[in-house]
Amino acid sequence: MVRGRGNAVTINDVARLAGVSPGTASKALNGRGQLRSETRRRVVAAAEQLGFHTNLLARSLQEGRTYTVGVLTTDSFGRFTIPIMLGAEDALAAGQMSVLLCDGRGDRIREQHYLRTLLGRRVDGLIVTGRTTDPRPSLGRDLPVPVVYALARSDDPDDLSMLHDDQQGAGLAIRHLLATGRRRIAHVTGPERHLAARDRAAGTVAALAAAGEPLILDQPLWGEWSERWGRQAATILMRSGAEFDGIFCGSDQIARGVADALREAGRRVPEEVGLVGVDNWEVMVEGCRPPLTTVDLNLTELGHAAASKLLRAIEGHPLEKGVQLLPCRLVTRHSTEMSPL
Amino acid sequence: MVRGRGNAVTINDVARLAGVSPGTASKALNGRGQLRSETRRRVVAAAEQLGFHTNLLARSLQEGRTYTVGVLTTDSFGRFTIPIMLGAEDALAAGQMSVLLCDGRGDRIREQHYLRTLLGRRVDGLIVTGRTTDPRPSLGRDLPVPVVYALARSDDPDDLSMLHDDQQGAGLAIRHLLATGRRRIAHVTGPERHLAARDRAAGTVAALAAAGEPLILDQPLWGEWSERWGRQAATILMRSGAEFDGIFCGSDQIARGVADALREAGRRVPEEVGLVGVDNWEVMVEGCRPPLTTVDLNLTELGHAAASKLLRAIEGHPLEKGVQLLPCRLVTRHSTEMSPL
DNA sequence: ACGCGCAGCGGAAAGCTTTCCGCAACTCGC
DNA sequence: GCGAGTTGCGGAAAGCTTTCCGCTGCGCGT
Repeated sequence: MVRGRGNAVTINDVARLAGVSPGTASKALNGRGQLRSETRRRVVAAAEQLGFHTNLLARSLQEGRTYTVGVLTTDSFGRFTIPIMLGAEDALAAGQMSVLLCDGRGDRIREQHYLRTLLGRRVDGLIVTGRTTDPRPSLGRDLPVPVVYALARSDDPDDLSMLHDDQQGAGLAIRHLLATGRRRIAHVTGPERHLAARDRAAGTVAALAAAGEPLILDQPLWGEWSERWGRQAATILMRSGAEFDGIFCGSDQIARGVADALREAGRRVPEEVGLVGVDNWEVMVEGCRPPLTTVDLNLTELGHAAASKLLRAIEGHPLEKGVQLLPCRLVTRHSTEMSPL
Repeated sequence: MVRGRGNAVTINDVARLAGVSPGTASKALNGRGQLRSETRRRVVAAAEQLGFHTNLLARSLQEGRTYTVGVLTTDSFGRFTIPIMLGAEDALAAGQMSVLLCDGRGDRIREQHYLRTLLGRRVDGLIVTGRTTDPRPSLGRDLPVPVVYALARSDDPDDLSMLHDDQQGAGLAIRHLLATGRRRIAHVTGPERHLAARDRAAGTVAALAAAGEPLILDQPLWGEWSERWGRQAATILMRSGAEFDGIFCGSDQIARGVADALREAGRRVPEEVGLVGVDNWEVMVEGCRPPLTTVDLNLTELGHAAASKLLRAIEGHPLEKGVQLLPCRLVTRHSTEMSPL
């Protein structure tokens, strides 16, 4: 049944073959209305024979909804966007929804353009996602469809923004280091201008204070999200003369750099120093020697949760407002095995 | 202008406000037909005032095309799919097309389901993408829209499959090692069951043969795509007693493992051994010490090219058939600086 | 002054599906 | 055997836009 564009088989063809009206065929194929089961079978058989597939455009036009959500990424999709998309796609596919993907590339103009086409396509809802937890301009209040920000924070408190909880994640890491016998813990992290770095630092400080333990060097070592900085920071730490037996790093990359520098300086992980990262980025935690204990941000779950909220909003339940934080999860590996001391 | 769903502004509202017929309004807004410029202005002003945005569903239904292409990923989108998507999105956005994304997750049933939905939505074309160059089942011949396989190879020679050229890439790597003075080159790569690994090995062998140089150990070291295997392979190589001054690795991960093992054994890169990887995976090549010379698969360009072909096919030009290979590109970094020997 | 042509716009159909309303026939109860 | 209710289906409108055709009125040529 080869058919080019423009001569696709319509429900009228099916109806004619089955000897019924288009309305009846529609009911038969969608299991609605009052029809003899024999009629139903005849229509279904005709549709089968002709290879009929409902034109979802026409249906959407009629129904007033498209079973489509737009996903607007601010920065090109990267390492953080992927798990979000995965989770969202999962939740949406379960609701028979499709994803229209647009990559804003950090350009507001482009983003506005995409927003218009998505609305023109009459998407049922929107997910806005990024790679940073720092606030971003809202898409606006007077949109005709619900919007959820996932791994992105709208600057309008009336929007719903869903984020992982960096402070809680840091708490997990610190308490785990303490539980494995570490008492002198340092914090090496990314640039202070990033909210994520500040939150993780705050969580670190709070958890240490709660346990009555000090933060080595009295402050986080701010730097960048790279292995090079991890190596550099470890060197700084060792040269400082400060004693330490645990390091919580703001990312797996940093932690891996720290691990390399420590090993090359003869400091054993986990025997002498316990090490925890953030991200659970497989290539980093597995490549690290020893394999890295880390804080998983649960981004897939975050994407899933965001999409689920959006689905409920599309069904008519109003959307909550404000920022919702989802908990992180600790994944233990060899870099923090119980200290023998 | 807040409006919920179901009461969106239509072109009829615009027409009424501008005092013209809907047909005229359509012409005015789309720059078609013969209209006084004053009429045009009035319509545009009315549209502006009401916040009108064309219902693209209705337009698509009328035009018979949707300005949408479906992207079907076989395995969840990951490291390889991202640049493909980026390039494709770029080419498509330039043609005012949107992307409907579906993640098949390696499940044929799910893939078939998505295929039906995409066709139901009347996409104008399809891009199928994966993460392996090994042949995969064709989507079928009798589809109503053109299909391009990008970073995926259909088992039907009548389909168009676009792939990077692994053999050519390997040739680049080998000739570069030779050009920097290496003469005793080994090849450490992934599992032999992967076509990509076999192709890279074949390219390696061919380039060495062309130069009249041997392959150290006489055969590739097959293993897996991991740093661990890279470290292991380097150890095997050193223990074999064979002399070598260059290693071409089947991936950046392997190369990084090799670099680590060599450094820890006191073998200097690039002074004593030149090292080349494949992928140009930033986190690997920059994390590697020294930074890694590598073969870039040009996946963004591949995605762009695939989408461009698809666009042309949608415009009516028939699609080529068979497998098209796009060249790789060498990116030189510190790991292969000219040998001083 | 008459006719031709064109600019400018309106009307209607088409694209495909769904839903609402209504009609015909049939069943059941008495 | 007749009225009421039900079952089963058809017809038509609606959803929104675009395109095709045709109509009106005006300008211009002769």
